[in-house]
Amino acid sequence: MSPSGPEPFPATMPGSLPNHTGRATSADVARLAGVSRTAVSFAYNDPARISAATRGRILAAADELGYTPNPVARMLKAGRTGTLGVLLPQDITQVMQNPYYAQFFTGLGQVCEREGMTLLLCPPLRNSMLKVIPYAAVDGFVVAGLEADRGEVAELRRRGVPFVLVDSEPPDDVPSVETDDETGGYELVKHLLDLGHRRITFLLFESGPDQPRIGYRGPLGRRLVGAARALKECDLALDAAGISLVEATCTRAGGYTATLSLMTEADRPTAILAFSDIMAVGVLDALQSMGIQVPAQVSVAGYDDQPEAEWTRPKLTTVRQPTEAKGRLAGDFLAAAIRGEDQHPRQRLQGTLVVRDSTGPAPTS
Amino acid sequence: MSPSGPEPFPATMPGSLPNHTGRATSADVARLAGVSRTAVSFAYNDPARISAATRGRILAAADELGYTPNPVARMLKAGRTGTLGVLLPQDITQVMQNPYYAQFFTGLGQVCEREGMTLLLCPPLRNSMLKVIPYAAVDGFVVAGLEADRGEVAELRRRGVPFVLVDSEPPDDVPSVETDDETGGYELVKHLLDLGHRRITFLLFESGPDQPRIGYRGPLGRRLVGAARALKECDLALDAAGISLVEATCTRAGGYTATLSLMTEADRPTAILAFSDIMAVGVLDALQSMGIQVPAQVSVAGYDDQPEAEWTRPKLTTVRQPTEAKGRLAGDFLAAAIRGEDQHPRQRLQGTLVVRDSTGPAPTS
DNA sequence: CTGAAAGCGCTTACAG
DNA sequence: CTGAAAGCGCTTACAG
Repeated sequence: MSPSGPEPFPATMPGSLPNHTGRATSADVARLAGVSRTAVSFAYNDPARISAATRGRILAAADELGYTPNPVARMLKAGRTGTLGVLLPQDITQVMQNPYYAQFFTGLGQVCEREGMTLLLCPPLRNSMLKVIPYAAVDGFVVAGLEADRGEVAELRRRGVPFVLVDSEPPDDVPSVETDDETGGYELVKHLLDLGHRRITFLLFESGPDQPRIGYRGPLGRRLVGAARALKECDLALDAAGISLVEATCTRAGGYTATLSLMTEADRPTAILAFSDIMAVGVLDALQSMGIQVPAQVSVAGYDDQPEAEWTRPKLTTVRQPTEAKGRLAGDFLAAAIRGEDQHPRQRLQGTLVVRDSTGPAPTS
Repeated sequence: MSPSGPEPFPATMPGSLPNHTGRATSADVARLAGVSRTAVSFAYNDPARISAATRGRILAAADELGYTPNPVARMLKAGRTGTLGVLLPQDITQVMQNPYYAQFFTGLGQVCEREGMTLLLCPPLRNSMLKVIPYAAVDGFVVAGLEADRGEVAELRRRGVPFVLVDSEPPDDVPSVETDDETGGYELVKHLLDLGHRRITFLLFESGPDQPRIGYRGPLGRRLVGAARALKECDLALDAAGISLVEATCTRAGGYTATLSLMTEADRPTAILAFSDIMAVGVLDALQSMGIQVPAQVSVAGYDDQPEAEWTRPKLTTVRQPTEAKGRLAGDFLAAAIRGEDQHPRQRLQGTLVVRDSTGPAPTS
């Protein structure tokens, strides 16, 4: 029984659009060609089993009627869809603004290519990742950005198709791909501390729609654990004086706005660490517009090493994440699971600190 | 009859993965709960029609068996899929590298959100846009990057779902969204000519896989028509001395490599016009690595006005294209067509010349 | 309030 | 080489 009592399914398929009709079926073609539906099917799927003449008649009839085999009916019969699903934590609009996903999809795309499959983007339905799961016609899911499991794993199990968790806290029997975010967070903060910074603001990205914060979990949480470890080595902590946590949306604008208000406060930080490059770009913009020198007055760091990190001036110090490899691995694991290879592989990927020009010694005041 | 004789369908669904089985069906649930399949269906789709007690028994049974209604069977019954298809001219890998598509999908994503639909990315199957059309379980297609129609439109018609053409040369009875690429090409080249440039190289992006060039068509062709018009006003032409056309892949690397070989030739251009910003970024990289000043020695322009255009140093002169609006409009038109509103709307969007810092007066030699 | 039956459109043993 | 029949898993008039 589902936790909150079984949620009634919507009376119709999701999506507010009605259906269209009037298509020719294999029966129509069979009638016009004077053969059985079996023959029509053979004409498409197993031409060797009927005579060339019959096939010709059938295809001519099909052409006259504008017939194409219905793909959904084929899927039902075949028991497979030929499509990979990606379960997304945010709407497509937001996902597409984030270069992280472009890299991730690039990796997934390689698998689609190899397997000859299509890719179905599954954003939350009515604000819920849970609700889209039963409706997606896919052979399996790659689950991206599931921070805290709010029943999604149970729903995925019940759905009965294989799935791979990416950067979550996966149960033991589920294939998964993870990144060592804790070490990344540690190294980045240690780098700042080594440069003498003691007043640091962490810019955190908000997570999915129905995911109110209860503590910090997922990749962000693990980065903060690493950050705390580095701080502790200097007798600091996340709640120490001078250290602050600020939330913003994971966009350039989010980083921009946050920085503007941040830098007008009394106790300015000497370093800003944005946990996504795209936010860090906004931070740089804001500082430039305020006439604040980077890194002379304020150091800035990002996370992910997206292409943007090299285009900013100064170039961005960040942690390189193997995002594309993550997508490819997740796709590989999923393809293997769909194939019925029932191991549950796990892979843990490493990040690398990339020091560029946006971080420097803390200003001596 | 298809032009080259009807191509035999593959014997199985595309995709090399077999199917998985063993799921519980509504019949299993009905048996366990001691009711009919009708009742099971009602439990999910129309709870009011059965008693609370019956519903409870059914859902308990469903839970015990790990039952979820099969989405493909539902689709078949409903005659609709709740998903929008995007027909892509290139593999997902390449599409995701191109920021143009991120913007385009952002617009499409807004429509998906509003309609509660998922988005199916349909790259060419075995190198052919044609082949994927019959297999995609979608309520309609947005067709991106179809330059020359090689039967795709006929196949789409035959497929029987609505579709919207973006930046193609659409037949009269097909909904479409276009951009005024000719004017864009004209304005950009006129800008360069006004600055005194007479030796200009045009960097053209290659199109899809099975699309060998026969002349230039599509948006690129129209930009070149505009370019030719501007040239003509100065008594020049695309095949005049000093004017050259070079092809490259539509990536940063493509622009980089092309520029390297370009600038080692005897008759160097004083201006390079890349018909995609992402290529222009590569051009700037290459020139910087060769120690060539922009725009003092060579002017550079792009096309699209992707976010990157503002991040380069110098900032890129380009033509702003309303890419996101294009995606949104295409989605809107498709949604309307699926809904059965059987007009065939067309919209023509304008571009805008955006002059930044990468273009300047031609050097006086 | 509940169930037997038909049907969505296809494919595939099986029998001829 | 060809066809009648069963079945993929669901939903929905229709009848009780």
